Amino acid sequence: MLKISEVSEQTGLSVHTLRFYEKHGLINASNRSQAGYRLYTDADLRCIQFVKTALNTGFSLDDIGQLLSIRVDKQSHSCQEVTDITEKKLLEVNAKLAELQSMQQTLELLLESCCGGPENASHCSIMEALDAGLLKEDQNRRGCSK
Amino acid sequence: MLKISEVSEQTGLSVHTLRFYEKHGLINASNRSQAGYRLYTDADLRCIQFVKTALNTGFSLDDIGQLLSIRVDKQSHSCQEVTDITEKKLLEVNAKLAELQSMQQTLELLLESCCGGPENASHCSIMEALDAGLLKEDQNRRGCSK
DNA sequence: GTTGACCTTAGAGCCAGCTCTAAGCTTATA
DNA sequence: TATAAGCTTAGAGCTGGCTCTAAGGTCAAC
Repeated sequence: MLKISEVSEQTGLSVHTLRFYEKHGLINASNRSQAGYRLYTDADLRCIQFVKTALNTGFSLDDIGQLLSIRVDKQSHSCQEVTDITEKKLLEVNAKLAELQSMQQTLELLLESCCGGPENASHCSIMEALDAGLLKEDQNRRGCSK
Repeated sequence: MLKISEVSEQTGLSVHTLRFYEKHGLINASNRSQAGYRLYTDADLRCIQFVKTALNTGFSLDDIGQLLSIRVDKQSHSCQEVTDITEKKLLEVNAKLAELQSMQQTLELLLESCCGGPENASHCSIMEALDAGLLKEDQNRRGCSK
């Protein structure tokens, strides 16, 4: 049975975070000492690792709450429930990816268009593109082109 | 000269958001009516569009504050300052992209490994993978494989 | 002259996921 | 037995980008 600081060391989560997860119903110390100290079992540790893994995979604390409630009584839940949560998350991740890829492309175009040099920014292609709503096709033909 | 609600309509930003940006030093109404109402010029509108475009490109309000201070006095700033801000943002976007791509891959692998059917989750491959920290190479050979 | 839409300000609230503080009890070490 | 480290709780604070509220002034239409 481990105390909270020992669990913190083993998992890399701060004691604050462990208590925060507990407050939100994700994890629990199975036992308490006479003084009220949390005492974690191996099963508790595995639960905490599950939470860590799910977080790394992109699941929100809310999602993880659902996954954990399936985990404690797998018999009463179907694979479909699990894939539903996973698919929903994948859709979110894909949407965010598309947004970021568009930003990446725009930022790369901006950087390509500008000299990046010590000359003053009066004709900076990046500033011009942002002024024009990025719409200008000919942004490379003017300003501080490379 | 437009009132704030008219600017809101034209830009798609709420009046709350416009006042919020002003409070944070991003935009300004060049004039006020006798009653204290904000009155925006065309130049003000262009500035607001600049902010919108920069936001869409991924810049934070802080970044945009810097870009705007360059914008109002381009002579005193260099292209390099602009590309520095842009490159920093691109690095952030790339980091976030890498993280999301890893999540995407993991989520896709999880979905591939699970039947997603109505059977109970006792041997669900997704639950097993999350339990095992995703490390198991043989997750497809066991559980509720497709 | 009154209704109702619009404007003003300062400041609070929201989201997620922590992170920290205060006040007090327990435990280990000297 | 004293000190320090570690534990407990409830609850506040943080980030970023809004979003809303309260309390009150303004303006156009009927």
